[in-house]
Amino acid sequence: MSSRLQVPVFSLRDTMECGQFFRFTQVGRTYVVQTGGRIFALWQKKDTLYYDGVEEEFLLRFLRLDEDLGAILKMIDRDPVIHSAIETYRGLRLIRQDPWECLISYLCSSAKGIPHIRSIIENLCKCSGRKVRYGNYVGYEFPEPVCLTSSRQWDWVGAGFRKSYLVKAGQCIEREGLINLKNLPYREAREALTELPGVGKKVADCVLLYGLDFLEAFPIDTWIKKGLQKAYFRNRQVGPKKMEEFVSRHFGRFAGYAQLYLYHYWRNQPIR
DNA sequence: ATCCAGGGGGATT
DNA sequence: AATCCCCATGGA
Repeated sequence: MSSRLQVPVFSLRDTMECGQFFRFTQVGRTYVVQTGGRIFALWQKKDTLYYDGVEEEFLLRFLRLDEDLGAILKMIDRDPVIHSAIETYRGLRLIRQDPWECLISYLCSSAKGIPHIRSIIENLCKCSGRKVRYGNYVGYEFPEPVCLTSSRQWDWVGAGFRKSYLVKAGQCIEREGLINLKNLPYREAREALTELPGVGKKVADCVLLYGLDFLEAFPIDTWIKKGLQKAYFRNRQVGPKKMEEFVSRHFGRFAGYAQLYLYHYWRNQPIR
């Protein structure tokens, strides 16, 4: 029934639960994962990843198992703080998300906790009206852009003031245009994304890092900001510009991985 | 640069 | 049950 894969530097648990990705449900030791119109199951024992309902080819890309994480971690391991985060969570990987799904997810994320983000996204998926099943578990496909523009009842979605962002994104964006941002330099792709209402630097960087393969993107939210201040700036106030310059210079072209590790690390052992 | 509305769930009391 | 807290964005 299920297939298996050897995964040397990989932690399914940390990869799922670090807050980068929202569409999964934990059922015992199994994660039922949804993305786009897919629904499949993953579980891990030691260095073996078991999967069901998905092709290996997709999974390798989705979980970035085609990437030499060990080599990347060596490159970002620049100081005792990041070193400790890497030691604690080695195997945490970026998930390569669908760009459109990623944009909508992070538009929903502004000033929200993870449970509510998940609930908004699930409600949006119900708008697509297309059911998917894995065993007893029933979900819905992620809606296409045009699906969000039509006049519908938005109240029950619970998106609040993000509603207008979502409608606008549905009107402006086609998958093609979003994917083409990959061909631009990081700065330009970021400029283009922040043209959209509701997309500031933080949300743009999330879309660039999680959806568009810009591994130098380093999303700075309040957790990261507090942590960076404490760890690298002796608790001094420091402007967003200086902070961006620092992480870019300090961590280099794989800064996004550093952000992933630091975020997970600081969220799980609060900054004093 | 700085301040703050705005929205709804979670934590706290 | 009531109140406080949280927070990315955007506009003043």
